[in-house]
Amino acid sequence: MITLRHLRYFETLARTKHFGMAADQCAVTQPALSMQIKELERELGVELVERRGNTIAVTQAGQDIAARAEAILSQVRELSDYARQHQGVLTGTLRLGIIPSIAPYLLPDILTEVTKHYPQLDLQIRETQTNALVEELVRGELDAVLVALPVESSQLETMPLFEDRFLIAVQSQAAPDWSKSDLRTRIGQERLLLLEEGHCLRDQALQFCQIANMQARKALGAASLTTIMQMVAAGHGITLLPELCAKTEVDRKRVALIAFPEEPPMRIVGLAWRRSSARQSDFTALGALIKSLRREEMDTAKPMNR
Amino acid sequence: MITLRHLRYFETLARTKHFGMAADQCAVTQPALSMQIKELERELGVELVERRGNTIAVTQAGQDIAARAEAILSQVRELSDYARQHQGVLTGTLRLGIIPSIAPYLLPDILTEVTKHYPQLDLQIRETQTNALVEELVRGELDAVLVALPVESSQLETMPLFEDRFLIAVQSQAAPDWSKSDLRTRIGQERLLLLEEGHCLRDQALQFCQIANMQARKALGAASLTTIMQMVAAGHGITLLPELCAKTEVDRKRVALIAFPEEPPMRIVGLAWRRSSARQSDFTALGALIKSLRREEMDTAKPMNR
DNA sequence: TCATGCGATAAGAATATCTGATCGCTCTTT
DNA sequence: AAAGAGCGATCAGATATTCTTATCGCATGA
Repeated sequence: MITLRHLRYFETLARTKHFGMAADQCAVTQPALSMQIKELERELGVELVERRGNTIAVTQAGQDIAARAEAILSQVRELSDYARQHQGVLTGTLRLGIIPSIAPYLLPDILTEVTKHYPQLDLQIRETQTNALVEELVRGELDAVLVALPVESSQLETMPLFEDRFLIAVQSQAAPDWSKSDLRTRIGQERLLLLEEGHCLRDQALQFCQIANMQARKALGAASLTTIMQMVAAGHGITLLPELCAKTEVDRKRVALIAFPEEPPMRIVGLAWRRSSARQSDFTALGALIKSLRREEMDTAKPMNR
Repeated sequence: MITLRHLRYFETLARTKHFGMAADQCAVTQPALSMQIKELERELGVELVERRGNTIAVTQAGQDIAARAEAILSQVRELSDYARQHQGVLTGTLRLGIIPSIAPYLLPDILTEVTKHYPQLDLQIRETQTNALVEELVRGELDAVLVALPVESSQLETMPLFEDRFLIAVQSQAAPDWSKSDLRTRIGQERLLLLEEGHCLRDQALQFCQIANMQARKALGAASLTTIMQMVAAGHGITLLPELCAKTEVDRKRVALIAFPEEPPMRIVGLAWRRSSARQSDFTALGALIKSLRREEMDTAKPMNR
């Protein structure tokens, strides 16, 4: 008789193509996983993986069956999510992924609000780049992600939350030197500091500054906005900084922020989740919560210097 | 952690609405099932059934979850079926339902052929009326059914195998009295013997003899064609007999068969299976086998008396 | 040739699950 | 109103499944 345990183990194995790793991910020892796989093979009467010495290969049948297993597991997750809905909104565990250019600036407030309004919710956070988040989301390892839209996947549904305008951050001494009239040409002439490969913020900035800014492309990317802002403060370059990050990252004495006078470039921050998820109302509630946070923030914000 | 066992037990419980019966169907004792249900409820955090004294009611959430469980279980079955395909055609276990007006006449030959050509196949037979068969088929308790087409269900796929013409069976003494010219009017005047409620053969005959044959409607239905043919032989009435059954059921000395000269009424015998089943090739092979049987039969058949 | 990494195997421990006996409740019968 | 039957819950002990730890054998690559 097939069990979900069989499918869980095998799906992981098909993904990792490695008994040891799969076992780790399933939080069991390798022999335990090996045995379950062997039993599943006996049960189905099909060889699922070819063991050839040091490496393994998932057979054709194995791949098809892994795909089916994945579908089944995801339906089970949905059943589980659906049941949770009956307990009320935003209860139980919710695994939320957030990109690094949002997490530090929004997460503390989110957590505050969540503990205040939804004390029953156990919010588990994963912080990494969009690509990894989306992959994990689709695979069902996350319930929702907070990223810059759009995300490309037919399996996902998204909800825009707020617009986050980009500002130009320059060393304060250099600020008077920036006339607003030709901001865009001016950017092309400066050394543009960016995050390392893989950060969506980097891509957005590059896309905006289509002007092939060779210096920026050559420069090794920084690992965090904090690093970048320190460099800006020291006069080593400029950067495009999302408004969201300004309050935290900007030392007003050393860095000046310049707003675009019209049609400012921006990113749209939004929530994404599996279209098939049964926790729609959780996501709506979470989205509303974040939106309201942002609105408060905007109201209390001091006028930008420019 | 949810298991398939939870879902299997609960799906059965939701269907039977009775712990004891569900336990029986799952081949465990009632406490075992009770415990699993309780655990599933704890796991999901939702009350699935209301225990009110002597009866139980499946809650709304329970019904929704049962539906999801059913879908999951059916996907698991498909995975299993799919795997079996990789072992070759017509191997393993195949649960086949056959209606009573076909089984006795076709099954022996089917079994002979199967053991000859597909010794690996373990064919499990269930014989009952169309309605029950279709229900069990949809529920996944059967893999295929051999019935008179059409069957009404969007979930099923069908394959016509052969036409089975109806003949009129009358006591031999009465035979000369039947002139072929006005067969249909003549039928209306006779006492028409039919199987009991629920047999498709009964409905087909009634439908053909739209002439509201009140005698037939009043008569208690017989439980088997054998009973009916004995009554025909004794001169207690006539019946519509499928050609398929003629060889076995007709005592040529006592019963005469009259064929319709043109556009004979008939039933179409065919195979049906779940559209979602992954054993298409098994069904095609089984269908071909039955077709070939029937063809042989027709070739060796003696000319009908009339 | 030896070291390393990987999966298989075996024995015993830990869990999960089931059975059988029994309880308490409700509804029906008398 | 009392007795009985039917149903699900509960409990203790038996059983079966699954896991861990320790170890092996086989490939691959230094």
